[in-house]
Amino acid sequence: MNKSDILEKFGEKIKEYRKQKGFSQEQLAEKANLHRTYIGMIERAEKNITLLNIEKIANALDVKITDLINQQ
Amino acid sequence: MNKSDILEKFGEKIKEYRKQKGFSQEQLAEKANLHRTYIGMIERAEKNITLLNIEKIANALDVKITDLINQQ
DNA sequence: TTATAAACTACATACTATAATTAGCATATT
DNA sequence: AATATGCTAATTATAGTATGTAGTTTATAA
Repeated sequence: MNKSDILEKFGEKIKEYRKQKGFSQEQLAEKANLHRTYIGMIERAEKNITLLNIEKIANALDVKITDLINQQ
Repeated sequence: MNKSDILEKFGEKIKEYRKQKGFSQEQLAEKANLHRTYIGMIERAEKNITLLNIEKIANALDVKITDLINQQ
């Protein structure tokens, strides 16, 4: 995976909201029912996340999916 | 893959915008640099699409990603 | 201050599940 | 007829899971 702009922005948003809520990667992973290291990979834009997992993370962070995707 | 709500809504949106622009699945596939049958699978919610392909399709349809994801 | 322990994160694998690509044929629509 | 879509199935690429280790940060004790 070579990092793309959209994945990097997405990762930054996850990290931003996660910190804002005071969660560790591990805590977020548990809430989203995903693995700890996977959350790290997403934040570092190392994985091309699928829509179902985007939904899981958005729910865990209690934000809308559209909040995680910045455009224009 | 058992179909989920979010994937079904996403597929419907793709189809809706595609028709609105007067594209066939094949034409959209070509614009997005994806395969014809894959577009069909997405519209039928048979695949859990990744963020990079969501971006490709949004660009091909000339809409924002957030236009393809309806929430509340 | 210094050191040291604890929690957190980065990163390197390796493995498993499944997304993505493709071809072929059937059915539908015009 | 021609064009478009549905659907099966098989293969390849990669997303997702997991373990272990090293480095970082943060709090607390000395």
